[in-house]
Formats: sequence, C-alpha cells, structure tokens
Amino acid sequence: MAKKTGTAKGRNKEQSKQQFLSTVGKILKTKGHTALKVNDIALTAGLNKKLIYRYFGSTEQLLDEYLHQQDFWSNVGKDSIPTEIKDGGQEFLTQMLSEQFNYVAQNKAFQKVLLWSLTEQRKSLQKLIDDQEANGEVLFENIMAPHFGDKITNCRAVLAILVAGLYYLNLFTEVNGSKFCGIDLKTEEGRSKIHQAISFLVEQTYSM
Amino acid sequence: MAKKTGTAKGRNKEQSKQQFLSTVGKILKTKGHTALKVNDIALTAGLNKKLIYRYFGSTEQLLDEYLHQQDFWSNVGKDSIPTEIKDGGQEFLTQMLSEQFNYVAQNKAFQKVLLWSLTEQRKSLQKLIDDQEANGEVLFENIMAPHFGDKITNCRAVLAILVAGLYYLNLFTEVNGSKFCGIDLKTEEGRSKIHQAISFLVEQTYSM
DNA sequence: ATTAAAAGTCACCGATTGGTGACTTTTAAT
DNA sequence: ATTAAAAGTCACCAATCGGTGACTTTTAAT
Repeated sequence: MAKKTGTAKGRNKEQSKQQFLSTVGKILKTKGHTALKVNDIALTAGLNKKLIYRYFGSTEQLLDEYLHQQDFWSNVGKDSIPTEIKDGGQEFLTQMLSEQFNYVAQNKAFQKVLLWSLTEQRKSLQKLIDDQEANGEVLFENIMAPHFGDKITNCRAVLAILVAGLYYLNLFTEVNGSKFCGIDLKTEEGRSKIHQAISFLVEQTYSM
Repeated sequence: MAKKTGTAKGRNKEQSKQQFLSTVGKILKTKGHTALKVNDIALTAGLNKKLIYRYFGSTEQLLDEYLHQQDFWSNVGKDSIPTEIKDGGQEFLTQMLSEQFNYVAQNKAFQKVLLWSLTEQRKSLQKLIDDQEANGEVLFENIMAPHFGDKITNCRAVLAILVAGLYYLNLFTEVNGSKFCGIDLKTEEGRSKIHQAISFLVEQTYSM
C-alpha cells in the first residue's frame, strides 16, 4: 500500500520515468536512434534497466512514449495561422518555410527523428508523419486552395519539393557538411542564400 | 607457390572477393547499412568470415572497397553533356533532374548510400559526395554560369533545394510511403506531378 | 509495529557481436 | 613426389546485446 507523498529523494517512479524519457532525447541527439539500446539508456539515465521494463513494458514502448511526448510540429507550423490573409498566403508560406528551415537546423532531436523515419518503419513515427500531413492539409484547404483553385495540385508538388529539400539540406549539413551545390550550409551566408531561394520560389509559384 | 590457373571450383580468391562485394550490395539494398555486420555478410555470401579479414583487412575496408567500386554518379549526371546548348541549359537541366528523380527511385542501393551518408561520417562516403560536388561544378561553370552571370549564386541555392528535395522524396517514399504534402509518391500520377513541378521550377528559375 | 506494495539492485541467461589462432585442403612451381 | 604458399574451415575468445528471476529497501496505510 504505497501512495506518493512528494518526498522524492530518488525513489520516485514519475521522476525516474521522466529521467528515462529525457535520456532517450539526449542519446537521440548525440548518437542517433541506432544507439538507443536498453543498456545504454539505463546507464546514461543512472538507473537500472529493469525499471524500463517495469515502467514502460519494453524499450520499444519507452521510445514510443518519447515520440508521443514530443510535439515536434507544434513549433513548426500551425501555431500561428493568421486570421486575415491578403496575398493568398504567399508571405505566410514564405515565412513558414524559412522558419521551418531554421527550426530543423537548431533542433537536433528532430533531425534524428526525421532520419529515423527515413530508416525504419514504426507506428509512432508513422503517427508523427500523419500528424504533419493532417497539419499541412489545414493550410492547403484554408489558405492555398482558395487562391490556387484547380492549380492546387501543382502547388502541392512544388511545396513537397521545397519542404523535402529543406529537410534534406539540414540533415546533410549535420553529418557531411561542407558544400551542397557549391553552397556552404554551415555559414550564415550560405543559409541566407537558401532563404532567398525559398522566397524566390514561393513568389514564382504564386505567379503561376 | 600458388598461381592461378583459372580452374575455379569455389576456391578462387578473386571470385570470393567479388562474392563478398556483391553480398554487401545485396544486404545494403535489403536491410540497409546498419545490417552490414561481418557475420551476416559472411553467412549471406556463403563464405567464411575469416576471409574478409584476409582479403580486405577489415569489414570497414570491405565496405570502403564496395563504395569505391560502385560508380553511382556515372548514371546520374555527367554521362551526356550536350555539345551545343541554346537555352542556357534549361531543357538539359530539367531532363537531368527528372532523370535523377527516377534513377534514385529505382536504385535502392543508391538510396541506402544516400541515407548512410546522412547518418554517419566515413571517408569513402565523403569521397562520393565530393565527386558529386565536383561533377556538379562542371555543369555550373560550363552551362549555367554563362547564362546566369552574377545571378549564379541564386541559381545554386535553387538547385540545391531541388536536388535535395528529390532525394528526400525518394527516401521518404521507400519507408513511410503514403503521402507527402498530399501527393502519393508511390503512384505514377503522384510522381508525374513532381516531374511537372521540376519543369515548372526550372522554367521559372531561367526567367529570373 | 505490522504489512504489503512499489522502488530499486544484482546476478545471471542465451544470443549475437567482432576478431583470431590453429587447423586442413588445394594449388602449382620445383 | 616434395613443398610452400594460398584458400578455406573450425573452434574459441571477450564484449555486448535484450531480457528476467530473485533479492533488498523504502514507503505509507493499517
């Protein structure tokens, strides 16, 4: 018969669970998803690995709970859909893509999750992707569809290439940095060129 | 004192080496680079793993030799640079990007190598990337620079996003398929939309 | 104080990892 | 036929992997 009194000097289930979850994030950021072994997680967390099975059932469920806990898309998209849109969403879209480019660049955990989702099939990863799709659909229907009309499909394809391109460039930069198409993405100058290209490409798409 | 007589009934060094190398490709295609363990390679090749150390020195050197042996870029770019270019390379560039999109889609080994190069740092992978970069530079200097003049940097940034985007879309399709920005990349219709977007974006860039 | 559940520890299991020494078999020059 | 190098096999090693049973310690209600 044990209840919690709040006196947590290390022997606290909820605190230990959070310790495991944050350790998953730490390892993910530093070593990638392939290093998420139960022994490493427990060692890094400073807790016994048996607790992982007791609290989460398995390592897989721990990872699932980590992915579910993280709300990667809250910072990247839907947070601020403007109430009034004059230019058919051109400025909004430009800013959204630029912010997304920067967000991915500075969020290493998200980078690793992106890479993870390109590497292996997993329910929790699929859920993240589905959320992103649903999130984007709101933008398409509310902002772009009214402006593009029957050209909306072309617009989708262009945006797919842009979003995917910005993802890849950030992933590429992190590992084999140097240059991509002659542009050094590790410099502010190089990244600035990408921002200009985003602005240009969105502008051209809206003049379709 | 052993020379080769060409009588190879399994006991042939060169044949065994090629067997190992092709096995690396096979595992890479089916399970990805994380599954390239020495035990698996030897088992799949039907040879003893000791031979890997004897012939290549280590598993890493075997992988390096595989990457060096494969010439992924020969089919994707430089093969046919037209002698005469009238439109500043617009048509050539459009076709090159479209072909690259299709090439990556059907070459699983290349997909895995791309993913590999986003995952871990390795000399042989870096060399592949450098080759690609040098390869692209020829196109920039010979075809696009004369046409774009001082706007060549913007052109680089646009092309970086396009190439990166096409890479990512193919990698994404392979694992978590379904849809990206509402486009189903597993259908011919979806891929056709991407080809149209490539054509459109290159066209717009040349009207810069 | 008793007690039962939860928190946490420890040692062990079988399977797999990378790697090597000692061995046998084949090859081909002498 | 002899012989030595190369081709190939087998058994073993230490380290690590995921996972579990048995244990001790703490907690808090009774």
